[in-house]
Amino acid sequence: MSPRRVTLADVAKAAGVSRPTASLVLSGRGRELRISQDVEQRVLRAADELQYRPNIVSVNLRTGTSRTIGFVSDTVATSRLAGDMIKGALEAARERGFMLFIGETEGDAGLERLLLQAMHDRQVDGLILASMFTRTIKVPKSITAAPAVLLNALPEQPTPLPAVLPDEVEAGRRAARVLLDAGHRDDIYLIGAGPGMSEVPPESVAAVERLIGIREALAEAGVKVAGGHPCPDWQPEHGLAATRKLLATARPRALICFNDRIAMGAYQALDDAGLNVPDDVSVVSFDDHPIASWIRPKLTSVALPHYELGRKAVDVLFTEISSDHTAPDRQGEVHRVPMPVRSRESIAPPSAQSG
Amino acid sequence: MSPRRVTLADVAKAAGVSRPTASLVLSGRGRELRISQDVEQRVLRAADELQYRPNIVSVNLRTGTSRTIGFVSDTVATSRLAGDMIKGALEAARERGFMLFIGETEGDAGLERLLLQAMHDRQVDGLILASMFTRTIKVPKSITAAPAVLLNALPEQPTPLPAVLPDEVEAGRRAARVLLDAGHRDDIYLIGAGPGMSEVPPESVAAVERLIGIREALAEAGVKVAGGHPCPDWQPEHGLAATRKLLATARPRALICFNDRIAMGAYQALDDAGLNVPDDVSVVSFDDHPIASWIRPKLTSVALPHYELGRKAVDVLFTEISSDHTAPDRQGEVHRVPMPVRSRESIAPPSAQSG
DNA sequence: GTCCGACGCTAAATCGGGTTAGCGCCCGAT
DNA sequence: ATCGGGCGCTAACCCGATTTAGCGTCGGAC
Repeated sequence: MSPRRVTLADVAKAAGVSRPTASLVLSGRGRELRISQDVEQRVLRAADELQYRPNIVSVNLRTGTSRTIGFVSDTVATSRLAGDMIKGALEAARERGFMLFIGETEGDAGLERLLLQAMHDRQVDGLILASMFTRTIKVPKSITAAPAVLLNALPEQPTPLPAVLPDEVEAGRRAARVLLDAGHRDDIYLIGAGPGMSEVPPESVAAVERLIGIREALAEAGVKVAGGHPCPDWQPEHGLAATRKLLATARPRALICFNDRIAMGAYQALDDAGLNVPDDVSVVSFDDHPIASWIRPKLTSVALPHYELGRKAVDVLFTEISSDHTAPDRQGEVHRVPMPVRSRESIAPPSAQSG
Repeated sequence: MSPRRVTLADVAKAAGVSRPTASLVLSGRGRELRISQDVEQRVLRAADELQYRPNIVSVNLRTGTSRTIGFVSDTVATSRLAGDMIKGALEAARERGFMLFIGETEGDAGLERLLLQAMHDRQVDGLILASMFTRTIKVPKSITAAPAVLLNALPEQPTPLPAVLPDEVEAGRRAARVLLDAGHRDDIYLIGAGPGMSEVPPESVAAVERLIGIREALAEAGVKVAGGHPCPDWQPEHGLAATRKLLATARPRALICFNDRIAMGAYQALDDAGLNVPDDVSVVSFDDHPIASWIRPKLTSVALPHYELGRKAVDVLFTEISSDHTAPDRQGEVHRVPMPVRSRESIAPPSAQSG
């Protein structure tokens, strides 16, 4: 370890003044309290020469504020998908001089309790409760000890906690409009969920909301969904199987895949069937996972704005922190972050052939 | 905010004793200092009823130890690849009751300095300096203020800091042996680097080391590399281009791709050429990125053990923290974490056809 | 009856910084 | 000469927990 930290007392001694005087000068309140120029200079010089840095822990103890926020997730840090969420939160926090504690619960409620406790013990000024994929969560009641925000999650029970979520319904509309704008009207199939509102994977908020948006935008244009093939899980193999099943009985001209992994499987099935993307079949998808730009042709996808979600969560958290906590009637506001369309090469006008 | 934290003073008052007495009981030193059973019970009961939790900040101030370690990376949290690294570190830290501060530098030295300072100001007990991909880094000198470990990085200048790295040379050997074990002896090509030691992407430690291992294992078996096609960057498109170029002039029976993204491009080129994996061409790769098990046939890959790297870094850091810092002659030890082979479907014995 | 010693607990100081109240001093006014 | 009033700085206390030194009390022994 280094010799020892330079403390305020060291600076004061070097400047030949008392500790509080040094404190006043360094906190910028010297002017206001009429500290003499001479003393001010001496203190500033001493602080500079000794490379004085205030011990934040001490300030923390006195003020009860740690300039730290806790980021607790089920398994966010792990998933590439959501790593950007942390990054956005990190940067937004840093801009305000805050640090981030990270914790993962693995979905274990006991672990979650321990983590939240550990963070409270460390006097975090606020908490972000994040989920890897959008879902409803049971909000632990110990969370009320500090301002908190739900990220990518909705509370099971009504709570006063604000939530930050991707705007999945609008994303659904946008995906549909990508096809409509390209001129598609017929033979549009869904892979991953639908066509009915009940045909969605369990617990998937995203599936429901995307489906709502898709149906809404298509209905608006007077277009009917030709069919839907739900998948039990949204992995490439399921996309492959579902698309194969579809191709056995129908000849789609456009696919809306519920995420990029499914789209990847769909690509394989289309390729196996000798169908070309986008000339024979247009494909649009969701998430904008890195693979979307790795597969050929590059996949048009409605992106999950992870980075912005992270930033937004911190922004909302700071308004919570600085806001008056005496407004208990306020119900948890839901902030929706837009999901942008990343247009690539998988969309083309419908082919002229019979349909 | 909640009413107020329960402090030791509250517990003491409730138990009708002084603060120090309560402290002694709760720290378990009551017996040793002959606190009466009666008082001990009263204190314990009061603490339990009031749900007392010691304020770690206070302990931190007094002891100078924060039970916190800092994890500073260039851009690790972002990359799915390395998110597991954080997870491993997180779990290893949690097992010891430590929390993790996360910071990203984006490769900005100024930002790095600020972050390290912010962490020191918060009295972190140790630091992990991580890099997203293995490379040499300039170690900031302010790092000496606390025990530190390099993760996935090597110091440019010799330092006493230990480093934790994947065992890339052995990984190279293992990749080669996968092919050798399957019976391959001829027409083994490298995609991404090689065949010469100078044909590697700039700054890529992994490329050099993997190449060393590959050449070593092949040489041991008396097998010669048929050829190598370096890529400027290890993205799918480059793998595609390099493999196309190779196929224009040669007929490979096995490919060693320097990472999975390159392998993905190679798959596309092979597919375009009407070659089947693994019947016509076996493919082995590195990293074990999730796509390795998404593409068809599933790709055999030598995995980057991110989770273990993170754990190992914390383990090493704790030995640093607890070790005597009076051994200055010790040179930074390099810990290598083994990279396991994930055998999948992309390997087959060489076809019987002419070669 | 007095003194010593153990027993059981607490007063006080510590960590590093921030805040409030107030102490001397010098000056001008009366 | 005395009083009043700024001016410039510092004494003292606070945050919450821990540690060291030491205080009162009771019992037994001489």
